[in-house]
Amino acid sequence: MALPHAIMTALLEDNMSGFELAKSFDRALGFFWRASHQQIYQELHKLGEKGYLSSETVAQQAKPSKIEYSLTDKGRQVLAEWVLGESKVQEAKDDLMVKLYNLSLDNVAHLITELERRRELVMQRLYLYERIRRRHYDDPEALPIRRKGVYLALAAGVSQGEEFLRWCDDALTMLARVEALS
Amino acid sequence: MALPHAIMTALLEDNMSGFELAKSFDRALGFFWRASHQQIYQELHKLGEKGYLSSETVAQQAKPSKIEYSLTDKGRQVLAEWVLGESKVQEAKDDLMVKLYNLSLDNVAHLITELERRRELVMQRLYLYERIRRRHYDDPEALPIRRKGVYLALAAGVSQGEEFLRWCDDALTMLARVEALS
DNA sequence: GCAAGCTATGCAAATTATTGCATTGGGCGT
DNA sequence: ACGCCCAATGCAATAATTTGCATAGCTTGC
Repeated sequence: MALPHAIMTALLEDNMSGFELAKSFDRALGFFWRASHQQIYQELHKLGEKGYLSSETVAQQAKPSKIEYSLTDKGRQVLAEWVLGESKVQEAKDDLMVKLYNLSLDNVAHLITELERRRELVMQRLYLYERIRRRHYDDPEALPIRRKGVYLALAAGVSQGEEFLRWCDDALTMLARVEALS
Repeated sequence: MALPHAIMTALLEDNMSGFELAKSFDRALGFFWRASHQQIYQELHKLGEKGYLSSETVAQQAKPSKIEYSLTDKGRQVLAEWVLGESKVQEAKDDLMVKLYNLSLDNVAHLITELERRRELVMQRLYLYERIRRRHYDDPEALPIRRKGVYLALAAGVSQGEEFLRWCDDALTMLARVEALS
């Protein structure tokens, strides 16, 4: 399980509260790791107890105060060691693909709709990432080393997304021909 | 959760035992849904109790006997209804990408090794899928309708895999240059 | 001054998935 | 005859994740 490490990674450069972490997991890092706010808050407590994070209550104007977490030296060390360990192969899970195995005249129309919806979602996310990449990672070779890693991860997300869109268009074309039969 | 539906989908055309299902989840369908044998056996019991599957003990020569499951009409109906429902967006999780966010001179070498290992894994799976596609799905337009869906899923897997390999090569090139600095 | 709505944090229960065994039957090698 | 490996099925405990609340501050509009 890499949730604690994903959280620590998110805190490498910016101190954040649980709420802010949850939002950032819906964005950049979330392309590779997804977590709900409940999971995050719970994990923050655990990481605090272990001494990997320190926390500080910060008052805000016009908002309730938040608890901002930052990586301790111990946390940094543990994270660095984790990186050197073995990665587990990722587990893919996708309803839509399973549903495609069930393609029939009864459900083509519905699957087309779902594919279009998914296409839209991926396109939005892709647009966001492309913007981040253009903005902050335009000249990858010039980046400091850690940022090069972030760039590569981002590039992976972008290229996977673009490939998905291409596939999606092909699939929609084929499904449209199937639908025409009914 | 789509595990029960993934299992039923796998049983659409072929009757299988839990052991065979577990293997098939390591292969074709497993590109989109992964499950351990424990999960599968347990789910098979549940699906049996609900009347979605029927089972039959089959004796084998040179092997212990197996319990072969087949979809009942009720199961088929439930599956068909499930397809018409909403799909949840997939959840991506990948250690390696999180690790890339931690890129440093201390871990480049290790990340290169891990990327190469991952590349190898993807390539093997890709090879398998390409072979299946060439063998059974060479002329997609000529396939019966359900098979067209399977073809599309397979095509998604193949194109994602190929894109990953391209990204991987770029990433390895970049990491090699980083490593040269140390 | 009250409802609606966003920020912010959290608990508890239920569901899903993983990890670590355990068992039975038979083949194969020595 | 013994140990080892593979096929096949399963249980139990733990870990991870989701679902469904609950609470509290502070703002804005009515």
